[in-house]
Amino acid sequence: MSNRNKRITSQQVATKAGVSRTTVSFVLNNVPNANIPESTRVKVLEAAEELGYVPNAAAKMLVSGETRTIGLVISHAEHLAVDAFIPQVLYSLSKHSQEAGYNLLLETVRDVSAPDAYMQLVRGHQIDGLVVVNTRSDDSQLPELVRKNFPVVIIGFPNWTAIADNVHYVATNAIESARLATKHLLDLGHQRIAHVTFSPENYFATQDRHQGYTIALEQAGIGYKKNLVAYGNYSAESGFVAMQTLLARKPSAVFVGNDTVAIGVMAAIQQAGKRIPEDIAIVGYDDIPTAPYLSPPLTTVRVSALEHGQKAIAMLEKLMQGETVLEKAIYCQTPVIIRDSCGAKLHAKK
Amino acid sequence: MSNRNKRITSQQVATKAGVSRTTVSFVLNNVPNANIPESTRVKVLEAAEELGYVPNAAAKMLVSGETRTIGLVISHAEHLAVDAFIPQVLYSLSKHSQEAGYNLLLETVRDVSAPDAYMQLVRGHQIDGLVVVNTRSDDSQLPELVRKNFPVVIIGFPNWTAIADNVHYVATNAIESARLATKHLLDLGHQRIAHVTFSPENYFATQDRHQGYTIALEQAGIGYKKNLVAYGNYSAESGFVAMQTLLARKPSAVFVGNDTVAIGVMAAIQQAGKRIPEDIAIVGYDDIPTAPYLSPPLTTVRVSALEHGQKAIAMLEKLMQGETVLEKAIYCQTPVIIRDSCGAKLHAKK
DNA sequence: GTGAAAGCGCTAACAG
DNA sequence: CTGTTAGCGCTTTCAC
Repeated sequence: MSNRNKRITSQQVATKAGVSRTTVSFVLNNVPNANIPESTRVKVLEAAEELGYVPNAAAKMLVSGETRTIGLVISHAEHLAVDAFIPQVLYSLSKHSQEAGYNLLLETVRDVSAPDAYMQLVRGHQIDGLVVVNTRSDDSQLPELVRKNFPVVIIGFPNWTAIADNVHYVATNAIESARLATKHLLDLGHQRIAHVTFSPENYFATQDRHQGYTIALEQAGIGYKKNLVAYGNYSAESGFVAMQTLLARKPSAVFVGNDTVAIGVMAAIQQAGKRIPEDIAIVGYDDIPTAPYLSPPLTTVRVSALEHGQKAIAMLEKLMQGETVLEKAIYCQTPVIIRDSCGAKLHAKK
Repeated sequence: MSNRNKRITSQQVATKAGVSRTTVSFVLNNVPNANIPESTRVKVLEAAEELGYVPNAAAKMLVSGETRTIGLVISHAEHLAVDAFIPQVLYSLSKHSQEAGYNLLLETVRDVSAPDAYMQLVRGHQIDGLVVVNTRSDDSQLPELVRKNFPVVIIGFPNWTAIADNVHYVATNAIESARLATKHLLDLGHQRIAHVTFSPENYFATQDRHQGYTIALEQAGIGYKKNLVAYGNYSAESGFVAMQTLLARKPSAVFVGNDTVAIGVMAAIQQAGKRIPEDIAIVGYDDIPTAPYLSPPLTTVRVSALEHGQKAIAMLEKLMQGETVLEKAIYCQTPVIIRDSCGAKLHAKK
């Protein structure tokens, strides 16, 4: 491992610059009250530059107790591969953590496998903070971490209500936005509105969107029909399958829990020879980048993945610096973006 | 930072177990010839368990010189947010590095920003190896790293031919697969075949696919027409824009450089009132998970992102262990998956 | 079989 | 203002 040979240490820089390691450390770290004469400063800087010196990260971590890295936990990571929303969050997280001077360590958790794998990272002092996407209801470690004041920010709504007042998170009001999306369909005159979730029943986010759908129905005085609800599982494929079942129940519209699943739903409808939105109207959720280019362009609830990531990092940064963040919950706006799949435009023409 | 308080060190485990730190280290690391009596072993293990001991990663790194983490460099990271292929690679990489016992450190590089940001990671001994996705032609650091025998595996074809015989990579034969995709259209009787690339002209992968397209045309005795080629930029939106221009040139088919861009291309065609594949046939590239659920289902070149990731990690692992890997290039298969957008099924019926 | 001691590269009191 | 020194927590010879 040639990585090993040419270790350039601060000692070498010191020797080359004709000073001690302390001075090198002071100069390179811009220690406030060191008061190093400009001439020495320059000498050190030049020596470091010429040698291509980069401080050994491990040594720095060991002594400082800081790792300057953020752990990113993605549960149900298999969804990363099929869904278009999570990658956007990931991008945003990466961008902003980098800008804040932190590295991002990716920890993916698959289905049943040890949900506490990330605990190793924090126990081993390998990360300074944690961002969690897709909280799992069965994860007992996370609440514990929060209780111990380890810096954690959750993306999405953490429904362990027991400790909800202690955890920091960036989320959307999913119930309300799902209600609005459903109401949009209701306002268009639909009575038989189906719902395809984006993930299994035991996911929090699924429950919230489902609840919003239910409330909208209630408020419109329409009874909830269990057989108009089917469960997806992040992929377009799951939406396709779910919709095939639903087709027999003859809905006139369907509210889909996310856009990727909606792609499958639309395919099922179209392959059954029905038109969107004339025969069946669709509203999705997320507003993934391809949503405007589907046929027809998808009406959907916009959730800004980029905003989620940015806000999460900003919050986590404060937490890692030991600040007390009073505003523990940040909610992002979720406007309904009207395109063609809901039929609102046709409706308007009439 | 409560992370700090309850540091449990090997010393504490040693004390609790009534042995020395050396013994603890031996037991916990399963040192071969330590010959520790079972009774002591158990005592140590129990003490460690009870205390919830996890070795300090930094200290371990410092002394061992190993970080057990892999750096993942994604250039043009903004594409992560819009394209469906890279996330799949990412998922696979994460999965397999985890299985191999490595952490994944994500380093995204945006457009013009310092392309050598990842060099800090290797110079600072923060990673043991590197996986690079989306190699940039203007990246001079990478060849240097390879020359110095730092473990690097590239996903995609690295066209710095100068050092091509020294670098390890997992790729596909893009020229050949693009040729085959185009030929498929040619075999269906198309004469005016357009091409929309998935990224700007100066990207290697773009050039390869473009070249495959050109060769297929040549072999069919059809002249290359520059105005039948337009450039996309990863997103569906860019495909939409590109195709709008191309529409005026009246192609009867188009080969698109990737599926996400193809979504935009299809939208442009359909919004212009033309049918796919009857009026214009489409072949994509990548076979993203939603490809079968587009309308119409997309005929495309299948590139297994999962395979790429898995092979890359396997290769890198050997490299990091100091093994000499003779098979420096691994090529993955890229079959053309026939669905509806190319019109082959219609054709067959005639 | 187990412990003492050295040292990985760095930072930060504390002297000088 | 700069150098000496003492660890951070761990692994690993080398003695006992």
